[in-house]
Amino acid sequence: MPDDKEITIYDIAKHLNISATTVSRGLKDHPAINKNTRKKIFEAARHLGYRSNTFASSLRSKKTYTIGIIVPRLNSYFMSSVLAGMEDAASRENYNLIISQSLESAEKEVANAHTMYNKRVDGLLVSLAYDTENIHHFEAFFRKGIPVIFFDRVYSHTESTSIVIDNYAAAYDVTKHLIDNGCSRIMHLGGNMLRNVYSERLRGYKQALRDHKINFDEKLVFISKLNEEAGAEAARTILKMTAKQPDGVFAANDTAAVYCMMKLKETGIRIPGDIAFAGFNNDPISKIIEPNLTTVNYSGYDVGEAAVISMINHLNGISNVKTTHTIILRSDLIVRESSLKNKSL
Amino acid sequence: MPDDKEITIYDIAKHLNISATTVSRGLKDHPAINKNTRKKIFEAARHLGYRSNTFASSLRSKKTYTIGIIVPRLNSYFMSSVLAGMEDAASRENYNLIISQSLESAEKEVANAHTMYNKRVDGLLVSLAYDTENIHHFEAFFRKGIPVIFFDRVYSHTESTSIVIDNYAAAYDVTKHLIDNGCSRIMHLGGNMLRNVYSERLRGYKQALRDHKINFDEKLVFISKLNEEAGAEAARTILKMTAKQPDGVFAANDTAAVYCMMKLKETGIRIPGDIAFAGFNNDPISKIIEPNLTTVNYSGYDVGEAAVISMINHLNGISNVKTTHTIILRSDLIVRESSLKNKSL
DNA sequence: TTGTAAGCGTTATCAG
DNA sequence: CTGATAACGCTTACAA
Repeated sequence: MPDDKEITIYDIAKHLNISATTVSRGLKDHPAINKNTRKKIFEAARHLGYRSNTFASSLRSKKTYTIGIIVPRLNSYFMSSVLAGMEDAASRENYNLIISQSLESAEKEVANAHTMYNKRVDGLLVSLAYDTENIHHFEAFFRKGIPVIFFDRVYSHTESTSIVIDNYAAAYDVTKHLIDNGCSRIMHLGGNMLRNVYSERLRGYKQALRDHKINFDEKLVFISKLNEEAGAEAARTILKMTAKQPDGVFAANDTAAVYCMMKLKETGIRIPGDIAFAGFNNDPISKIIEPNLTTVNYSGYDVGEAAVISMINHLNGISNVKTTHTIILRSDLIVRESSLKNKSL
Repeated sequence: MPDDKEITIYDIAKHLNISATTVSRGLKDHPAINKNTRKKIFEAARHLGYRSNTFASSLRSKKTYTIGIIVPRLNSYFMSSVLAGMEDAASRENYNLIISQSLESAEKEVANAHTMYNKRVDGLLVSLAYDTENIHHFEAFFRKGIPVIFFDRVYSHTESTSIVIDNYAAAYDVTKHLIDNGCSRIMHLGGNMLRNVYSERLRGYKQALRDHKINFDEKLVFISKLNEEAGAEAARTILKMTAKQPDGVFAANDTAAVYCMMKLKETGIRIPGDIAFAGFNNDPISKIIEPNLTTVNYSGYDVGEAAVISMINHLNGISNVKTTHTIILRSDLIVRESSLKNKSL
């Protein structure tokens, strides 16, 4: 049978002939406690093998030191980097993470939000599902004053902070880069316009065209889920465009770009010679595909870290999610061969 | 100011003129409760906006419904699939996950184990860091009878179950496949022999050589961390072997294989013509590299799911981590162009 | 089938 | 700087 006596602050108190209150205070560096007793308390705690009971503590203090996370999917390179950053930042501050995935479904996201609410997270970090149309399911949090911070796939709202990159500017730069490299018919592989990341990228794309006197052509926008299959499908669409095929493709993520490239390469189309390519995310596959894919790099790790830090600051009253509207992180255009039509490199 | 009154079982009790005990029982489908009162209780609960307080519950019942997870890294495709599987299985059973990463450091792993212990997880799921040498840091769990299950990177131990694939057999098959395709000097890119996954893969490799009357050559084993840099380094090593270069490479993961291939291709070496390649994991990059990489597929999702299910079964007394020693999941050799020297396809 | 009452281990409040 | 005491909201003997 395993040993089973849990040591409590009362055991420590008895051991030292002081009160449990003092032990409680000593353990959490209360200012009004004698340095010496504090030291004794810690020694006794270590010696007796004490571990604090978070449940009793949460029950009483109403703080859980837990942050809820809702993401579309766990298994993408970007999102796992985000989580790595979150975990790092949270563990530094002794916060826990409860993680759930919406699997890109608004319905599941609603269920997850309820679960998080019932788990009494101190705050919630959300990146929205592909087809979420509103954020009613977070109302309960707003009403209770539980902070909600959106990251990457955000929703503009007066009660919450957003953590994003400047998708508009990044897309503008990508498109301009393609134009500078001799593209004049650029196709855009985009995602659901409900999501800021995709609508902003489309907007940046359009503006760059406009600024370079290129007419926007509806037919050159291909909206999809941006997965492997969608990339291949985009390629098939391009191949069917016998009349005036695009001479460049800007995809809103690397997966779609890469799978589109692979399909086109099979048919003998040369990249970037015939069609130049650029993606978004700097996924590991962008460095493997030949030619290597021009893309936009932004650190998932940094996004995750920023989200958690900003949440904890808010919880500590250092900042406020209502006043801080948006935090914009850096992103960089990474130029690789796939977009260099004029092989000047 | 946000609304702040939390509804408790007492509120429901008062509302219905019954006792809190009955409410508590009704809420959790206690057998000895009138169907009708049960229904009333649920209605009142919904109506009043009740949410149960897990802390009070855990405090009293000593169950946390939380499973701790320690993994080397969050941001690899394999591990994020594992987590996805775990999250799915856990949420089906209303369990929480607390996730932490050791960042491949034994030291951090020890710290994480302590944290998990203090968080009072009901059970612990672990995949070991690259250089962990012993598992003393889990002793506290064994002593308290808290189940520990290892997955993927496991440690054989009488007190715990392991969830793995048959790395030996898979490596044997890969090596045999390379031999069957005309390789006779096969290099192995391996990892730390402390880790079962790498030692078993080496063992399978050796046995396959032996069974085909090929002498094992120490010089053809390249041990590394199997990351991008290590792959490139392995390529440099191969290029230096002017005398008798290998005609095949079996890497213990896809990253090392792919980065090695890329470096070799730069120098004009043809794959699989000059050197055939095989990896391990079926990472997304294995489908992008040209030629596509032969590899071993095994589902991270399934591993994660199996680990959580087996943990929960144990916690429910359905199975026992001490008696179930090992659970072996399926893996498959995926043959792609990189290993097909005799282009018979 | 339902109720009473005693905790679970902590922290907040008030008092000294 | 320290202490007594009362919650926090739930579960569980025990009793009815």
